[in-house]
Amino acid sequence: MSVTIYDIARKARVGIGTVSRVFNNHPNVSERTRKRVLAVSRRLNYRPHPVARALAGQRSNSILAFIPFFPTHFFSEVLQGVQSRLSELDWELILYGINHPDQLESSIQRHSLRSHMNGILLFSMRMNDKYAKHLVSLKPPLVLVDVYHPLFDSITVNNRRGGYLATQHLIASGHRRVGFLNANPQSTPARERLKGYKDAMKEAGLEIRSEWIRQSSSKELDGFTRETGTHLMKEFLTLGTKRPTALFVASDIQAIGALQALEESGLRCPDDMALVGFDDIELSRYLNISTVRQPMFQMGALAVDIFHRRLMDRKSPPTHTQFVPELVVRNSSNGRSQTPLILAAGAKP
Amino acid sequence: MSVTIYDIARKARVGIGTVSRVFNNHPNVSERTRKRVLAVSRRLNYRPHPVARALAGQRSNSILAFIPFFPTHFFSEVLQGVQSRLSELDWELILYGINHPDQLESSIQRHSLRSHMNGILLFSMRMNDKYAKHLVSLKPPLVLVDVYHPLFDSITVNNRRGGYLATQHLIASGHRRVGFLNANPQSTPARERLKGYKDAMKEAGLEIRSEWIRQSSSKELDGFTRETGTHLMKEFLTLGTKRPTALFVASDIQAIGALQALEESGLRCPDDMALVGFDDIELSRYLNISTVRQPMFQMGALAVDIFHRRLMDRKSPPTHTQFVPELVVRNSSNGRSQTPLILAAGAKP
DNA sequence: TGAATTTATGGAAGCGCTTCCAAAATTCCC
DNA sequence: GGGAATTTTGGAAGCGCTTCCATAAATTCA
Repeated sequence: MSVTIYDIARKARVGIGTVSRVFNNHPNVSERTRKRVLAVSRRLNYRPHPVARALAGQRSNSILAFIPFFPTHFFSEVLQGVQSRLSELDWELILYGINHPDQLESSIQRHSLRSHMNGILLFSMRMNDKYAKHLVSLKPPLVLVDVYHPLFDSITVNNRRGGYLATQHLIASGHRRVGFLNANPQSTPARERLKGYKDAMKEAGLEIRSEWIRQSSSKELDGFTRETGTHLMKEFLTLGTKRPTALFVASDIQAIGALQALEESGLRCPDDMALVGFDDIELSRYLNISTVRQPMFQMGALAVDIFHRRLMDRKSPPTHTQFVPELVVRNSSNGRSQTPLILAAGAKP
Repeated sequence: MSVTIYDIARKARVGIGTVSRVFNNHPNVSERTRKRVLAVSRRLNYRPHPVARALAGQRSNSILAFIPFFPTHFFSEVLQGVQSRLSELDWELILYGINHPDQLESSIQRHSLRSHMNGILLFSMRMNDKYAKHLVSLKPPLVLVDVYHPLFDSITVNNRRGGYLATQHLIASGHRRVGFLNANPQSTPARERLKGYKDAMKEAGLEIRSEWIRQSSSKELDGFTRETGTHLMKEFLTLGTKRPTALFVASDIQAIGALQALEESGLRCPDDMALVGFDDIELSRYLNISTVRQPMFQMGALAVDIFHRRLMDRKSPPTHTQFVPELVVRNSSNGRSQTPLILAAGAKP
């Protein structure tokens, strides 16, 4: 039916071992035979069968990605980065969407032990320590993106730096009473962003008041949701005139929720309350929310590279790469704009 | 190392053929042996090796999805539907992002002929006829989502109906001068939506004026872009007071572009110009744009089912399933709202 | 009850490759 | 030039399964 290694071997008058060596870039093949084999292969349009390769070689050319299946811009952009590097390496991406964090373990269990995949990419999902230890003993190369765990290679943005940048920008814009609307501090990024906030406040010699820091205790997405934004903003508003005049918000999606709370109270952004979010999701562009941008594409691409490196060298200790985030100033933190930034009433999907 | 079919056969005191039959739900296995084999398998935590299965069985449990890699909400939601059905079937999704339509053919070429996949899911990308014929001769089951081609199974939304619903809604809201801001009529959905627009106009006995229909000739994404929305809206505005008072816009993203054009001209929506978009992307919720919603999740899930059916029966003629879209009324078409719907100036990323 | 069916079972062959070992060809060195 | 060292080559074995054929066990029927 389809052309196999035997066909090539026969036509090229070599053994199958030689053909195999050619396609695996094995050094010990003379230039003459290599040329001949490649010529015949091209003529017959031969490509080694990846499934057979995987079975015989105890490895495959595929890599499993587990991502939380919330349709956010963040993931599609990161995945673009992953894809782009992957296709250069001629690898395949097998995608698993995880709808609930609890599914993660069973899903990894079910899939990674089967299909001889090269390894795993894990996005944005925390692992409990016990499972992490179990997993590390299983030894598949595993790269974490947007989460940190000491046992594995990981890539994150420098959240502390991002928090610092956002807060510092608000201070530089003239605000003295700058607060922080956080997600659930259980999440490492949330904690790091808080640190960045404090760094900037201290540096500017401003008082850090506990009532200006509001954190979520929501389990859902670690509190990185619109609802927590609305909720916590309302808490801020109960402070009346003693409330902050500017807020660093731990994520854009929360900033949107916060905007809605403002809107409902008849307050305006940035006049009554300036905001800076985090992530730079697509919505922020359209709603003109100032934010801290993560280099998502690059993070995805780097994940593949680190993965690749790890494949070669299983021994060396885990690495942790941090990208430097970038401040994007838009209207929500910039009083100079005359145009009010608002959401139409009824925008409560 | 890992437990194989031989281990199970030995422990269960049966032949490997029997174990294989059990795992393939072959009918000719007695209930007693089946139970015994399953018990042993569970005890040893055995699962058939998918790669070996694929090699021996000339088929696999994976399905290739080619999607355009524009980070839109549409795809992540459709993919969720795909995933959810796929995991029930215990299949794998191999994802290929296509950045440019021209890559499609080579990408399918490269990947589908290799890896014995079950077949292909293709999203939103038109194929030229020549390639379609070539592909159909290759016989992998192929399901199209959001595109139509007579040679393959396909799933789309009823675009004509959607266009009708949107236009009818505007008419029912009291508008007489209703226009249509289209994408590139090369695209089938664009043409169908136009038909729906005309249906509704005719039904209402309203005049269909050619200057109230503006179409894009952009190749990029078939004109379903923000830019064409802005551009065509400006054309409408040159009509001065003879312009339509309401517009059905072929997609939400174009509606956003159109809004920006309105904003720049100091006009307001819906007071000066009512709009209804198409798609119900996430942004529309936040910007309060009335729209026609496609049941994305369901389309994804159904794609897998149709695929599955096709796997059983390669012979029967291609099917074309249409989902009925749903009108979502928000502020952009609804004058009753007091709150202006606007984008802050400078929202031109 | 015994032959004729039908159903259940064992295991060899084969899927297309990698890898290893032994053998052949080439190169090197005195 | 000839033996040792090195490079190149062929192909058997094996990866873990499915499938098929032959055979064994169970069932049916007269």
